[in-house]
Amino acid sequence: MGRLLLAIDGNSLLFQAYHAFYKANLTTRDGFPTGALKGFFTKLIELLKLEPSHVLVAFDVHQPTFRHEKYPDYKLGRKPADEDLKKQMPVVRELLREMGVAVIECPRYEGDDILGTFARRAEAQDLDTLIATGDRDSFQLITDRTKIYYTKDNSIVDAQALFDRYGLEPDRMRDLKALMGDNSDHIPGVEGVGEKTALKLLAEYGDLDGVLSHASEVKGKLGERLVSGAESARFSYWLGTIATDAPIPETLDDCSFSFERTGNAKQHLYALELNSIADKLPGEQTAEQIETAAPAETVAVTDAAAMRNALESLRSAEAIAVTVTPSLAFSGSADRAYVLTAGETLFDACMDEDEAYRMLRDFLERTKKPVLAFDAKTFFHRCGFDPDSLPTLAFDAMLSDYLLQSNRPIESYDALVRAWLNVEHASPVHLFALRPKMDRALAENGLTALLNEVELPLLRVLYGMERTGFLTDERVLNDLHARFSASASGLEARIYEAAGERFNILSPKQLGHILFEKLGLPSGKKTKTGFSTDADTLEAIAALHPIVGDVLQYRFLTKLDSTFVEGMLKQRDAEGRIHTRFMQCVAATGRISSTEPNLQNIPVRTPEGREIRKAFVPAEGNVLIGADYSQIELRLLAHISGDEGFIAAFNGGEDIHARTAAEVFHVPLSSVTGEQRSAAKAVNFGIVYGISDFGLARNLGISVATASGYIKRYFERYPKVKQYLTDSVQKAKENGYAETLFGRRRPLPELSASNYNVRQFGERVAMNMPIQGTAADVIKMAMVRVDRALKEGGFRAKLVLQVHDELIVDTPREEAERVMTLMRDAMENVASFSVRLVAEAKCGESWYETK
DNA sequence: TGAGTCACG
DNA sequence: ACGTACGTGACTCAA
Repeated sequence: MGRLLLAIDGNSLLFQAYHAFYKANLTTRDGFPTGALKGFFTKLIELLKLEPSHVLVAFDVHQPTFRHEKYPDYKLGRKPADEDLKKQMPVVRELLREMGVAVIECPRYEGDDILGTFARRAEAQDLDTLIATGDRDSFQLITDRTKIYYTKDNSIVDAQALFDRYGLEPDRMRDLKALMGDNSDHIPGVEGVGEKTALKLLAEYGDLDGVLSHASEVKGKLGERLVSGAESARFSYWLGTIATDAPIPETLDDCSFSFERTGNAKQHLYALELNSIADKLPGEQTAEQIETAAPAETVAVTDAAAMRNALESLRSAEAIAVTVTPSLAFSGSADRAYVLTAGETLFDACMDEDEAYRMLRDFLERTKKPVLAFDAKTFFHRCGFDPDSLPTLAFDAMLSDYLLQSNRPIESYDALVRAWLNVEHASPVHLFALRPKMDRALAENGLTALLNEVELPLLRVLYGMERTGFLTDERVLNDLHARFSASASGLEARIYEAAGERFNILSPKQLGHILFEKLGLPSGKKTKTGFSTDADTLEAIAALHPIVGDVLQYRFLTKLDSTFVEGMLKQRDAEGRIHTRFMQCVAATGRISSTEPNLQNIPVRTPEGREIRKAFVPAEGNVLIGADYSQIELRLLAHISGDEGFIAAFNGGEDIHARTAAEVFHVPLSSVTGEQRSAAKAVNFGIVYGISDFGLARNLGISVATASGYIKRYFERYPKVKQYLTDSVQKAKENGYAETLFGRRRPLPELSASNYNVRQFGERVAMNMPIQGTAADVIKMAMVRVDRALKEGGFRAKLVLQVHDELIVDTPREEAERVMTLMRDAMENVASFSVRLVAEAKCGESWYETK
């Protein structure tokens, strides 16, 4: 096979790649967009499999819009490239240069012209050319030595394929376009002539000149158009002609290519988190990769004896690194890792996984060696540690990474090792390299205290809570199930009756059909897929037909039953305890979340839902204590903003929503109505969420103008709150992240987005995150303090749940009073602000009673 | 798997 | 001119 020039239309391919990955919204973890890069280089590497001897990527130079006295709009209609795409453009060029691919740009010439010119030069030097483009204009460049790789449908177009498609020689493609024009390129063509007509004319008269010189013979309207459009057609022909002799200084030799050289871009691609592409490039590992690469030795642990030997050899280790992703691996030094190979072998003696974990646990308990881990909490669970004899946790890569990148949780240990060390095969030994590196990064970003004083101690507390679980009463759950499902069946029958047919009430599609088409009820907003049937929409039309109320009630009851009653019954262990998992590295604001099951969204707002809390009970002889912060987010807003009026309202011990109502509506506190208070409450919430008049109006069901007035008066009364909101956005824009009082950060790439809505969202988050996040910091610290105080005080009380501003403790009845006081004190004094923190504690025989 | 809905703070 | 409250997780339907 002869030598081959691969000539790529950079703009075309990049633009196509950008749109192909637009919806996926790919970015690096710190928010740099990479969708276009991914698409571009994936395709490039695919094309490099053809083993070209020469490669070039042609780009258009950004230039002033071409203007013609008579056709001034040429190119004006093109949309400006998206902000995200623009950011990626210089990176594409850098990466290509690193890969040893010639990047060619030429002022006053388009990418097409470069491709055409090099195709001809290649022919002159006896090379074949493959032009990769999504632009059909390039078809005119086809010869017996030049083919087009058409990226829109991944086909290779040669003269034969072109003829099959259009019945035209490559050279006639310009004639075709001159007649039919091209909207996307703003080539006018002849008005009223489309592809079909143009092809017919060319078939009859050969080429453009032929068509135009016979224009007078063409009958009817078409003939007139050809005559009057002749000048336009000739101009279009000129516009559509690709140069093949552009004065480009680079030579074909400059485009010579060797795949071996592409490895220079490997590092850069990993840094951009485009791992799948980087993996495909050849090349040596970098110095850093070698330094932290997989150990010289990986010892397989296949049976209990080998496990004993492994542990024996760790006796002198200073710390033990462990990973459980997915199977157990551990290491005591950077030169050797032990990996458990468990399970598969049928006849050979093989290591029982649980046994290995038990042996490792006993070893750690005995030797007191500190642990380095990724996701230590899961590791502790696998080992089955007693919460009171957990090993020292020296380092948890997952937690450190969370603090450094809290806008996107790391998906795996592999991904973390790749991101931090550029190493492909994760091993526990990497934890020894990660620790100093991540510790340094934490220190540089002022996050060390948050890690050591909050997250690491909290991990141990959460482990204890997960292990303890929350005891539930099966009878209560069974009873509720019976009641909810009976009521739901009754409603179901009535709904079918009213609808005149049976259908799936829980299907928004079917329900929409029944309500809005069959029964003709007025439909409100629309969703992507059809009618909206959410509670707001249905409540608005409930008075018009009894079926609507029944549907709402049906949904409500089935939700309670399936999610909460049946959901909890499924999760109970043999003793009736529910062990939720607290996710410490998920929420972007710093909150913890709860899964399998989620115990942070057990109903409370409705009487029927609240009944479910009767199923959550203390251990035998114990009571439950619920202690919650009062208005913690608003108090923190008062502190952070420093607004004197707002601070005074709290320090006066007033009902903050009533006080706000009095201020906003200019009435004495004593005469604030219930309605005024709820409006003020909604405004307070709105402030915390990053207010908009529209959002407030929708929430309160009032006009935007009224809502806007509320906000205006609110800001007049609390001017520093307004100042805070402005400042926090400003600061986040400067820093690129929002942060809490304790330095926890959330990167906000949204603030520099080109999309208005995305940017607005970023601004709301910039206002909300410091408040929600500081509250999260505070309660996390409170949990550590409460747990410590309970242990130090010798109490048998145990934390069982956290619900963002509330802590639940299961405690012997005789300790209850003292524990309540202890919790309140610990929570209120965990940190000191210009507004006092207030916590209230209540005890009862079930969670239901602690409110 | 994504969309819609709804439970909590 | 344009669409909007912040943060989560679970269940169901419909492709």
